[in-house]
Amino acid sequence: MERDATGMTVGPEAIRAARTSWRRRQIVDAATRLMGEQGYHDMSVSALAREAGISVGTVYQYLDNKESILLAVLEDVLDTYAAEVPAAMVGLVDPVERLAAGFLAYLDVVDGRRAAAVLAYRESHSLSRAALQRVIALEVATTGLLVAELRAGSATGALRAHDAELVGWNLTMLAHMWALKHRHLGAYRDVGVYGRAQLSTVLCGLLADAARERYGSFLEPTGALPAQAARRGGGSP
Amino acid sequence: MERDATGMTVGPEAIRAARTSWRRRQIVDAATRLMGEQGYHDMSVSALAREAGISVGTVYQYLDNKESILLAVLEDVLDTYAAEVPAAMVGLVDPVERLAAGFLAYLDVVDGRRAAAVLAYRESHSLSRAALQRVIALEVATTGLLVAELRAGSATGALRAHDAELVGWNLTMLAHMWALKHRHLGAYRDVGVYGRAQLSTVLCGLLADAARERYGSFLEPTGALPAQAARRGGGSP
DNA sequence: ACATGGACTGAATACTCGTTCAGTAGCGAA
DNA sequence: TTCGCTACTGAACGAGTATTCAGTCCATGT
Repeated sequence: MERDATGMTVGPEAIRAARTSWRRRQIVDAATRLMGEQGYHDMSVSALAREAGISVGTVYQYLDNKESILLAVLEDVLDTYAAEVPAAMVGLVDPVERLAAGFLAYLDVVDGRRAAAVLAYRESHSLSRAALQRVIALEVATTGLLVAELRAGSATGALRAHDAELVGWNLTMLAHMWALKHRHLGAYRDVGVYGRAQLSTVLCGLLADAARERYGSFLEPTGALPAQAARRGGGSP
Repeated sequence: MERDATGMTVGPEAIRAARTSWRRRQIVDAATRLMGEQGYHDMSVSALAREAGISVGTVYQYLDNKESILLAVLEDVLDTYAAEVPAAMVGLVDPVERLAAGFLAYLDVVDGRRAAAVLAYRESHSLSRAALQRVIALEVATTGLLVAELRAGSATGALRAHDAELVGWNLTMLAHMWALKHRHLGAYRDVGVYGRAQLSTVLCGLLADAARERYGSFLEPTGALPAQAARRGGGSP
């Protein structure tokens, strides 16, 4: 493969590769938008083509069939989780701090693409068995990053004995909850506040007594909010 | 309306009412089964009729259209929540005990109808706005039962200050998690164990220091399990 | 100027599925 | 037996959609 002075590949096949990824992004972005509004089944391929500003035929030039459009959309979000969570933990060594940073990063991705996060729950049953396995593997991998920190925290004694696997899935679930139950969480005006509230709820039951003071900043960091939220929140449907 | 000696209504219109509810149950049960396997969109009305052992026309005699089949299925589960949760709390007066009983009852319903519990997440976007409002109202009402006990617990001083609304939704979410993430929770062989584990996780961060001893039975009631589960659980996808 | 080939188009194809309704079956009353 | 009525049936209809492919367009090389 030819390369230019900066190491970028050049030549016809590089052009093709660039066009392919540009087209796929066009399609995935449009599909994410439409599926978020209408769902997978109610999004017709011609509507997708229109939204993406291309023709139906072109969609089929870059993706095999409708199911693979869905898979591409789901992988796109899950890949973002898998990239952002470790990125947020880089440079931190303390397990509890790494856990907190990872969780908040996960939550940020969910917040940035709430519709897409919901799609993983709504539509993954429409995938073939093989595609579903891919999606599940990605989900397990990301949760695994949190589980590892929980185990490390237990090892250093900062965290009480607990089932890291279970608590890891709880954290994942609470992050997804921001998308799944967003309508009911109106009292929390932004993700940051929600994230710190949930982190404190979880860590409060998890931190060893000896470590409580050290990580006090994670516990009720916004002492005023819960009461405020409780007063505001009438659970408007 | 005519009634017999035991107060049951009799006569032609009672027969009709009985037949209607029998047929609706037939249809809802068959639909729950099929939608659990294939999803709402991939379940054809003729397949539903076949599964229920009746003809297509009969389905339309008892339900207006396909969407109302979905609504009937979702309402069926949500009504069960709304019935079982208060039933489990009857006779208990202590808010923490009532909370625990309500949560475990909720979880039992989820466990008994896991497929249907998942449907509420998967398919409710296919409902009309009005039907969606009904479903949401039922969900809010049931979570409200837990929220009320959380508030009561705060009032008696058994629970630390917290946002009852948020923790209520967390509990709801953790109950749904048993259905949504069931594949990842294999280490917990039955709902009871899972329920007590989650209850202890939540209460551990929620109980006021003064109340910890009193409700010790809820905290790590199966001290051995977490470690066991952690050892078993490889997160098989 | 012309030829070549890849990218793109969108009408045509070949379905499936929700819904209806003319007709059948069964049953109690006269 | 015959009538009347209700519950039930399932073929037929119409709307809609995933996928294909014959043809157009355009950038490039000769």
